[in-house]
Amino acid sequence: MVEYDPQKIERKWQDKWQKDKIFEVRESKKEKYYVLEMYPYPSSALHMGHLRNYSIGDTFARYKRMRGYNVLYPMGYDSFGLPAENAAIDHGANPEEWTDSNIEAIKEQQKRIGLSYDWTRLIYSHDTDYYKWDQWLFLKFLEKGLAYREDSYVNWCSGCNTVLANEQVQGGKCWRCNSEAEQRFLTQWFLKIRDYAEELLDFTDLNWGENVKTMQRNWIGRSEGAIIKFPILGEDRSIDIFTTRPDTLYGVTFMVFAPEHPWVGEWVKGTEYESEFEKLYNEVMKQDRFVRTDVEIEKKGIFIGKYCINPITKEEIPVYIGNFVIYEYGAGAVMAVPAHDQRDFEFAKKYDIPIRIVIQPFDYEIKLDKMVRSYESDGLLINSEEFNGMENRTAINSITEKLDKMGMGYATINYKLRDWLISRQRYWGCPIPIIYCDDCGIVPVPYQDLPVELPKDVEFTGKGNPLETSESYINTTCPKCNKPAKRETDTMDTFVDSSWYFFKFCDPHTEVWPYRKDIVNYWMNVDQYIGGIEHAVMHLLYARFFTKVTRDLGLHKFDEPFQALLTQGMINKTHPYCPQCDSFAVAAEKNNKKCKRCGTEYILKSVKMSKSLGNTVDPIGIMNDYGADSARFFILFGASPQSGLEWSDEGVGFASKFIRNAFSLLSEPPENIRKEKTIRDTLITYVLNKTIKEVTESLDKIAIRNAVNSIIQFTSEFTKYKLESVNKEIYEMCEENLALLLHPIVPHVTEEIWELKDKKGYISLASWPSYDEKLLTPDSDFKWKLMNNIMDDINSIKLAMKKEILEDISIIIAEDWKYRFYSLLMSSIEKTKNQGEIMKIIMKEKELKIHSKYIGQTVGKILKNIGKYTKFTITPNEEYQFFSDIKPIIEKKYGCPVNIYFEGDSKEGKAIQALPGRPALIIS
RNA sequence: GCAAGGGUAGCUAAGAAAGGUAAAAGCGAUAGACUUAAGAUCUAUUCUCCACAGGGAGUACGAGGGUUCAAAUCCCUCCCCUUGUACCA
Repeated sequence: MVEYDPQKIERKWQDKWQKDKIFEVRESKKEKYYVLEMYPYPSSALHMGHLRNYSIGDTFARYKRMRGYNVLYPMGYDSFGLPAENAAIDHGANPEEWTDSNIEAIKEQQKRIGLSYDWTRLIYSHDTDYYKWDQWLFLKFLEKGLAYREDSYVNWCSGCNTVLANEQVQGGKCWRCNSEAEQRFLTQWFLKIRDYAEELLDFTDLNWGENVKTMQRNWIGRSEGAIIKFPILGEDRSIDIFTTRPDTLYGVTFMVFAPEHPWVGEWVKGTEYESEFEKLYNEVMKQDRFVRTDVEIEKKGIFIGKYCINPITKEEIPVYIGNFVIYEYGAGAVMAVPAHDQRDFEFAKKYDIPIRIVIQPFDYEIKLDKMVRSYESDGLLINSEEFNGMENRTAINSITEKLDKMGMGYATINYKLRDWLISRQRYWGCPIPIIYCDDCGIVPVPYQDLPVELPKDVEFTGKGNPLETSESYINTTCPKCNKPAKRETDTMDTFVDSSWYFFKFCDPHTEVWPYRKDIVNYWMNVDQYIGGIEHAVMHLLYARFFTKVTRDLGLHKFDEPFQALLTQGMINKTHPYCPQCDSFAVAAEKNNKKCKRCGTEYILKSVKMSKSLGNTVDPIGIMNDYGADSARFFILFGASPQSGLEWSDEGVGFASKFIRNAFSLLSEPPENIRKEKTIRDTLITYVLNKTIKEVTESLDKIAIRNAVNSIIQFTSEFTKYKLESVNKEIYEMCEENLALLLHPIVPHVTEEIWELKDKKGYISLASWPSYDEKLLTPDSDFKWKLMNNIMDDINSIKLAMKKEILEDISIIIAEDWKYRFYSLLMSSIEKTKNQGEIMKIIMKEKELKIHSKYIGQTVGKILKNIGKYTKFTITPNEEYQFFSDIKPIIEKKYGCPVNIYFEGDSKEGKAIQALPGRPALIIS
């Protein structure tokens, strides 16, 4: 007996794979396949989500490799970002050393999983050879007019004198010093993703889930409407607002600006409205931004003493500010039509602003004094001068055209999507290659001066942007005029790094270009991208945007980066939860029985694994205990890739047990070998072919759990087959194919078996098994089920008899006329489920009429449980032959003689129960 | 709030586009075989109740309605959970 030692085997094969460089790939004539997992942040410890992501990716990559593709399967690290900077602030760590050591740690852990990466292609964002090209791309964006500067709000902590990320604002306060977070304007860099909004809405030919496509469509939020110019009374400028309802223009009775709109501050300064404005402004700035746009929330606003002019009626209309208007969307102001917009209606009622009806429903009339809510549906225009009587849908275009002629508006398309703010006032990111010169203004760093490297002489105090503490960095000379100048201290959003890394993997070590066009054109685009659903919108949208811009720069020929997308679910685990306080126990309290605050007894509730709750399970622990193959098998069988996964330790035990059994099944020789072929060989061959088909089709769809399930079932059948007695040739075929099917899931143990069986080369490089479609006939399927059903029936009777040991089993095959009746019944059921009609059809046959009583009863029985009866049948003689063939199997299993009769030859009363595919049984 | 996804037996989980078997598979549990024992393995059972012949009745796929001969599956309402929400990645 060969011992299964996962640790030894896994180390051995990982070393061999590396030594023989079997996963390193080059461009070739073979068809390529690019499998990619989302660029991971290199946190020091591997977690279950990683294990799952990589196990899915590696299984799929290995499968595609066995299918004969030239598979590109690389790994790299999204290594810029806040955590390194926080480590520097909190424990004085050097961000670069800290990040490098994290990468080393996670790389070692990844290697233990047995992932078939081409490690020579490793890249990481904080490598100057990588971020140099971030900067290069930024300059290209700038040249194309796709990068610009504009003022925008940030969360600001005056205590730390620094910008706060949203996650650093907790309950409206700074997470570090607990000061109140404020909103502050800064001039920052943006990328014009809106220029590509229309193209980003096109998902033609992409093999993505509808859910992700819908989320992106909603995020982009295209809406057709018009820009309407409302001149500001007493000023030269006008506010250009966007509306989808120009048909209601005659009903505009006021304007509402977002309180944070910069003009508002100017207008109220030094007026009687200033103090009231300040009050509302501060209140709104603290209000949760989700709450602000809630339709249920109380509308608050004030008049600010300013007027606009309705461009079409020339009326002066008052300007208000309101909490429900958001600066980021549209112009940061809306035209208010209280009669036809519920939000405006409530606002108008509250502040006693006039309401003017401009649309009347087709079939009834609304009256101003009886209105309790706005009328938002369609109708005919009134109070709208020459447009009176027009249907409002038509009026949308007509009014817009009129505005256009007047030069006061035009039809346009608006997007909810905002341009991408890439400026970060942080150290640990890619520097934006810009120099500010007093004389020359904003000057891009010349291409030959790239990369602009992050300086080392910085201080991490938690106050301000650390880059500003580096004199050597800030002070430079202007590339144009050579006078002293200052560097931009903003760095780029890390989403920039992850927006083009998939190109770099194709050609990681080139120095002249970010990547060479012909090489990228061979490998791209990514055939299968795998990652968490949490990236459905931002990362995936930014990467698509970059792909389109770099295409327009002539860097490659692709419109889309990711041809197919798999979004995996999250991993949850039960954790103590207090229903009273509606909160989970924190890590320190997780062993308590009762809630610390209210004394309520904890119940267990499922929640996603997180460090803060301490309900994480370390995959390294599992790999130490059971081996990487078990860990992979467990995580892949636990749930389908897309669905969430509930953690349970028991599954791990099963995974390990299964692999041990599979190992001995495949490594130990069978005891009973026979020369001749029997029905058993035919049946196991059928099941094997069926399994190969199922596993192949499942893996094509990355339905890995289904594939594993089929393999488990085949393994169980194969084990039984081996215990009975085997034909050598059939046995070896099953053995080899099972190893091949298992390989993508559990690569190490299958390599070991491959070697034990003296097979040539690596199983990792072997070909995927094929199946013979000709063997998968309804006839084989019927016989396979017939065998299993007869066993089930014998078991049921045995149980009802309460008999432990059986003495004799008789199998009685139905008479010929029953086959005629049965096939007639099955074809009639296709047409009708009505028993009377079915009986009429059957009773037309003279031969059957004499059995009318029996047929009546049987039809009733079968109709009750349609699904229980097979449509396919074989002839009585074939059935007789089949049972004669499997007779030894039944005799062996139940330890008693088995006899087979035709119904006509049997004197038993129960023989009448026999039906096609369901023989009568007499057991004693 | 908005957007997307989900809720199936003690547990994990398939089934849902094409409505038709109390609903695959695995775990766990129970009983038996093997074993000195444990473990491993094998066999059977596992929604409830009844039945000493493969059966019958009831209840059931988050809750409540509806469509249909027939609903986990189609439609409506509600509840709960997860993810994202633009400076975490």
